[in-house]
Amino acid sequence: MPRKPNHDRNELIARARDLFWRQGWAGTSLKDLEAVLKMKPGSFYAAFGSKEALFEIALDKYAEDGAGRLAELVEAHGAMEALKRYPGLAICREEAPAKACMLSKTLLELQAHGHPLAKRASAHLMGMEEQFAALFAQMQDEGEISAAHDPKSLARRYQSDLLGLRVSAEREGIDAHAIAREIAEGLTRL
Amino acid sequence: MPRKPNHDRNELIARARDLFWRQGWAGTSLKDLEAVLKMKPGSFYAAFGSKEALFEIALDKYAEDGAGRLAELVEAHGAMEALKRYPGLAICREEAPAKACMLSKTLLELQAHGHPLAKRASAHLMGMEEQFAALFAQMQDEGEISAAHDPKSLARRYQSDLLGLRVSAEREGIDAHAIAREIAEGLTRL
DNA sequence: GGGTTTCTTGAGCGATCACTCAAGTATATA
DNA sequence: TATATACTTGAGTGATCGCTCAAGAAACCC
Repeated sequence: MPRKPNHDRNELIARARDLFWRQGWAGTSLKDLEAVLKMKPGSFYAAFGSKEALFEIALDKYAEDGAGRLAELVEAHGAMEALKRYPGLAICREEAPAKACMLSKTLLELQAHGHPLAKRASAHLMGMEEQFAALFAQMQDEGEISAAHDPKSLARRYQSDLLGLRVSAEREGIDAHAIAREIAEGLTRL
Repeated sequence: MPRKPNHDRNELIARARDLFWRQGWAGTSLKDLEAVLKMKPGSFYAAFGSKEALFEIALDKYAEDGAGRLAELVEAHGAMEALKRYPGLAICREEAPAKACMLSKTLLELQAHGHPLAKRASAHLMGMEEQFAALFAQMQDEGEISAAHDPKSLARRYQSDLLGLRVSAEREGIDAHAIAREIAEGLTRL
């Protein structure tokens, strides 16, 4: 009885995420979305409900994919090497629509108005930090780094450095890879 | 012959800067500005020309004040102590409308659309970095820190750490002062 | 093929956006 | 006091915002 949708929903979400990531919340109009998704308003609202609902889905996908990439790195190279490589990878993916982190961009743009999406971005940042903390704790358990510092403190600092790196990478005339190398190098001193 | 303006222009610019700083470019409507500046549209446009023109003035004031505060710190405590104190001060001023840096917020929000204000924010960031670099160079000349690293590299990293700190300070549940202390401590290892 | 169901279309909704301008008001000089 | 010169006012501009919905098109069942 039913008629199939013309588009692949996952692909649509990925394209929307890239647009939101690059242009931010207010910087992305429904006209922009209609153009990128090749959907008319009616289809858009039937599929996603609202601009805000789609942004939320896109934000979740962004966070999920980021966590997935880190997990893959850990799987392939172990915790220390993964944490060393992650900063460089975060700013070098040329298919990425922006260097800066979508979570921090969303937080900075919408936090002042108390927008729910800012809270969600904040929660995802906390999730990433817990993932980092778990890795630092694991490395301490295995004696790979000193147990002098609290894993949560290490994660907090690593996350902060990462956010700074990714803001810097957005600037022109800045050798962000040099910063990424320094962050990685800093891990060896633990 | 002429009639004096009702308001102090510098005070108006400061209030506009705080509002733009907190809410960003798109997040600040003319209605918001009219309320905060207590001006009707006609007066606003007679005084400033446009929303964009006022934002530019506010951004310049922000950068100028930031550079001034750093210079005062250097005057009072010397280069090293100033760089150590600056991160903590950047996130503790309770009268500030936001923890994050207005330059980076503007850059992240407007860069994707190639907006002139993003370029201006980027230029101001570069100005700050040069100020940092001059201080690092001065400390090397005076033998206060090792000459092993390029002052420009040190400034780039310091700036990146500062931007990360100030994004982190915007989050809830993060002890940003702990990060600030770690950044300051890192300077002693140079 | 007929009937049912879902998806797609696009004109158009009210609200808000940044902004304008003619008229009114207050302050200066003459 | 009369006049000139700002400055202030606020209704109203066209454009764009996110979004709706009635109508048409396409894919499934029998």
